[in-house]
Amino acid sequence: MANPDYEKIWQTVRLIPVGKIACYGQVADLAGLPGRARMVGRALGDAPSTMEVPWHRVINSQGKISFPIGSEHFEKQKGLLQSEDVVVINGRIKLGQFQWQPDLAELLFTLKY
DNA sequence: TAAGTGACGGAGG
DNA sequence: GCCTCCGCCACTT
Repeated sequence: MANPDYEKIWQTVRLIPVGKIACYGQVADLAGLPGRARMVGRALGDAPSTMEVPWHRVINSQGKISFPIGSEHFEKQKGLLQSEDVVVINGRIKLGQFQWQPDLAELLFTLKY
């Protein structure tokens, strides 16, 4: 059965906007589970398709897809990301350009530069 | 109950 | 940028 923490994780992942990505540690942190990055991976693996969780927008802190390059899962995630205009090169993504930064975004929006 | 495993992260070489 | 080690924690054997 689903651990209540998993639901928090799924909720958080659904907040990631199209065209952006987040790392496992970041999702764990935002979900109120600091240091539980591995739990995020497990939660995504258990996420039911009926929940429409954008699992493909979550990658590791190195900016890379966490599946072996060439594997079925890898190709699927890569395809989904590219369909959202996220550039994937050799299983790698430019974090500086595509990583979701909710805090910074809020600040920029609130402070009006 | 203990040991192994993994869609991870960070520090070091 | 790549690899190794170690810490981490839920789950499986």
